[in-house]
Amino acid sequence: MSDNYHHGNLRKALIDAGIRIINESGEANLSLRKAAAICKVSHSAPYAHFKDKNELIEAIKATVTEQFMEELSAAVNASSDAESALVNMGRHYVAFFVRRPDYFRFMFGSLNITAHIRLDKNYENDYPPFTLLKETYLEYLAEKHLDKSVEEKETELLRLWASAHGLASIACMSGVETSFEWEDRIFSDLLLR
Amino acid sequence: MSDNYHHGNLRKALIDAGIRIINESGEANLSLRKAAAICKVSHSAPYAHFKDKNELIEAIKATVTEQFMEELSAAVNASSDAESALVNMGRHYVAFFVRRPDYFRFMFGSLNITAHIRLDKNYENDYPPFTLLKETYLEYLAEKHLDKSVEEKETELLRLWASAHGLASIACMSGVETSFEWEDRIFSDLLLR
DNA sequence: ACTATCATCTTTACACTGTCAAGATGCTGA
DNA sequence: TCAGCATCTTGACAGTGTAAAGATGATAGT
Repeated sequence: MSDNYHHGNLRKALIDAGIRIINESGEANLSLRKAAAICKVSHSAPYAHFKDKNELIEAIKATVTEQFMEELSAAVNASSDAESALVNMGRHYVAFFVRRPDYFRFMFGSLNITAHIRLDKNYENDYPPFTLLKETYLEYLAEKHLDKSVEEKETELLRLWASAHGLASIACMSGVETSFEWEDRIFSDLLLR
Repeated sequence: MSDNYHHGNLRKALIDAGIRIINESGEANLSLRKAAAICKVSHSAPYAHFKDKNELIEAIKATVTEQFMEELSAAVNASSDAESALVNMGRHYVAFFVRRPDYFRFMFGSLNITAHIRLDKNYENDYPPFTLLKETYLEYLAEKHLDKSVEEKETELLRLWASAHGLASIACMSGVETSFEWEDRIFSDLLLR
C-alpha cells in the first residue's frame, strides 16, 4: 500500500478527519462524506482505503486505543513499583476518558445518567490495555511474593479491570465527579487484602 | 395525551417496535421509518409523539431501564438479608445484560474486544438502579452495625457500582465469559473487608 | 346539534447518507 | 512504450431524518 499518490496519505488523513469530527461534534455527525470533504476529496474516494464506513470506524478505534495505550504505558513506566503502577494505571484508565468523554462515548457508547454518591446530602436521585494490566498485576504478585490460587488471581484481575472500566464509564456518562483522590482510594483498597 | 385515537396507542407501539428492531437486528438498523412501518403508519406519524429520533431512543432507554429495575428489585426482594441482596443485585446487574448484549450495546454503546483472564493458559492476547444500590448498601451497613466514615462509604458505594457496571460492560463486549460463580466471588470479596 | 379546536396522521418534498458502477488519472514495472 | 493497477471522480440509487401543508376525526363549548 503506497503512502504517496494523489493525496499523499488519504487513509491517515481520513482517520484524523474522523477523530476531529468526533471531538468537535460527536460520533453522530461522523460521515464518510464529511471526512472526505475535510480531506478535499470526492465522496467515493474513501472506498479505495476502507471497504465500509465501519472499517473507517474500526481504524479510528484502533488509533484511539493506541493513544490510550501510550498514556497507560507512561503511567506504568513512571511508577517505582508494581503496586503503585497498578494504582497509576487505574488513575489514567479513568482520566484518559474523563478528559475527552466523547472518546469514551465513541469507543464504548453513550448514555447520560445522573447519579450522586454523596451520602451527606439529600440528592434525588486482543485488547492491549488489558494485556498491560495483566502483566502489571503479575509483576505485582511476584514483587510481593503473594501466594494465591489461579482462581483468586483471575478473580482479582477481572475485578481490577471491571473497576477501572466501570469507573471510567460512570465518570463519562453520569454526573458523578471523580478525582485522582477517589481513584487512588478505590484501586489501593482493591489490592489491600 | 389521549391514549386512544386512530391507531390506539402509537407512542407505545413505536417504542415496542423500536425494541423489537434492536433485538432482531441491532441499533444500527433502528430507524423512525421502519418503526413507523411496523406500526402500519406513515413515516411522519411518529412526529406527533416524538420531537426527534432521539426522543424515541430516550423513550426506549427509559423502557429498558424499567425492565432492568424490575429484575434488580426482584433480586433484592428475594434476598434474606441486605448483604446477600447486594451480591444478588450485582449478579443480576450483570446477568440482565449478558442475556441480551444488544441491550447493553444500545444502552451504553458498543465495542467488541477480545481478552482472556485465564492465567493457566497462554492466550494472546437520576438513575434508579443506582438509587436501589445505594439504599441496599445503606441497609447493609445498618444491618451489620458497621461504623464507617462518610468518605469510606462513598468510596465503597462507588466501587460496588463501578464493579457491577464494568463487569457487565466487559461481559457484553469482550470474549470474557462470566458466571454467577465469579460474580458472587467478586461482589462478596468487595464487601468482606 | 353545530362548530371551532386540536391532536393525530398522511402526503409531499428536500438534503444528506452509504454504497455501487463506470470511468478517468497517473504511478510502476516489464 | 505500454500494460496493469491503485487511486480518485462522476453519476446514480435507495434509505434516512425532518419540515411543511393538508386531511381526519374526537372533543368541548355554545
